Amino acid sequence: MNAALRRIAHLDMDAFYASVELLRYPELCGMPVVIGGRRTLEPVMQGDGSRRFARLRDYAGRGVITTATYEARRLGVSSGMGLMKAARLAPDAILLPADFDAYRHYSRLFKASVAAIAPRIEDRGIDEIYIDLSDLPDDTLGLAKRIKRAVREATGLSCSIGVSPNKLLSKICSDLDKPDGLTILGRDDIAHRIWPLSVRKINGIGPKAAEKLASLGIATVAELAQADTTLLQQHFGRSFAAWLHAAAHGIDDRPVVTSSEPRSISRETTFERDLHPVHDRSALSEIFTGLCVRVSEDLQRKGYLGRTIGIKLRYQDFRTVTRDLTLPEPVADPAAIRRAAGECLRRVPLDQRLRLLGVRVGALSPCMRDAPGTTTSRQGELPLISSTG
DNA sequence: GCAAATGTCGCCGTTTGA
DNA sequence: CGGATCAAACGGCGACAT
Repeated sequence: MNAALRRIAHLDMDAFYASVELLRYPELCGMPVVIGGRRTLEPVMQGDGSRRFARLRDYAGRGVITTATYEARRLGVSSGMGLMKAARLAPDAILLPADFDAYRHYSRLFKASVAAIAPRIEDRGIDEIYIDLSDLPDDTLGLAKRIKRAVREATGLSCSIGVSPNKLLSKICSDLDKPDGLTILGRDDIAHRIWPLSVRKINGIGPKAAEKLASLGIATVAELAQADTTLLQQHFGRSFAAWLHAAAHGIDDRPVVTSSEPRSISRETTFERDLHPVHDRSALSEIFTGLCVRVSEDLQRKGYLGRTIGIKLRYQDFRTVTRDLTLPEPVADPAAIRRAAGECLRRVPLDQRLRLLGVRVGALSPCMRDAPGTTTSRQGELPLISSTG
């Protein structure tokens, strides 16, 4: 329709998990706080009515930082960093466990508040969305300000918004003025505002591609925009090279996708210590079955069957392997998943200690479920080929 | 002795069926 | 009958994202 003059917003909640925690523990405002760790201790109430919080220095384990407040980031820690490493940089920073139920709650609140103003929303995870403003009558700046106010009123949280003619540019510019930012970018601003940035700011250029570009003397978007297309093609292939070139020129025609179905559902876990396939066989087996049960529960809760069962292993040396198996019929029950996952497991070398195990179900099809509470089950009606021998 | 959990997508080699 | 070929499915893997 209006493909030529779209107005696309990208909204990103500021330090989302940490900010939600600060609503609960306002006394932490202004302090370096990080979220992460599986067995991080909840704060405990003390005799004088104040709370005692865990510090990064108290942490032992293999967790990573999920979110850090801006105060913590100033001390050099950032999301994805191992907590043990972060503890060396900021031992006094407060450490809180993640509370996904709370984050999901606030996620729903902020998305609903945006939807009341602009309903064409693409979900991009728990803390960000794209919004297609094209068909709304209002002026862009007024709209963006209204959305920011609505989010704050609904949640008490701040967000950053970028608005531009497409998703690529909006994603970049929502980040330009964080936190509590608002950046509106037109085609004429690309050279001035986008080209000086690192190619890493382009969503889709990760560490590998950036490294390869660097080796070609390309570090900024401007350099990428100017790069010889033949050279790019030689190193990245036709399709990726064309995309790189378009991206550097701010060209992106992807629509805002307002609904989608999941492609796979998975569960994985990193062990507290690396487990030996033989010595820790029973522990591994229990974990493995537990993952299958949890994936099965997820499938049934969400109303899906899956036909492709897969496993993921991470070895002591951090190498990762996957195996999968496609069944003749989609399944959701834990036994069928466990059986197929077990078959996958036999195809993988087990000569080294393991650090992680995961189970995934893909090739999903929706399944009509009975109302919760009924016990009707079709599982087991058809005898499955059993190769447990 | 650093490196979570969950999910999507694209590419490539192989298999399979026509 | 053998070969060429083509598409679709599958399986593995890597890159990237939040």
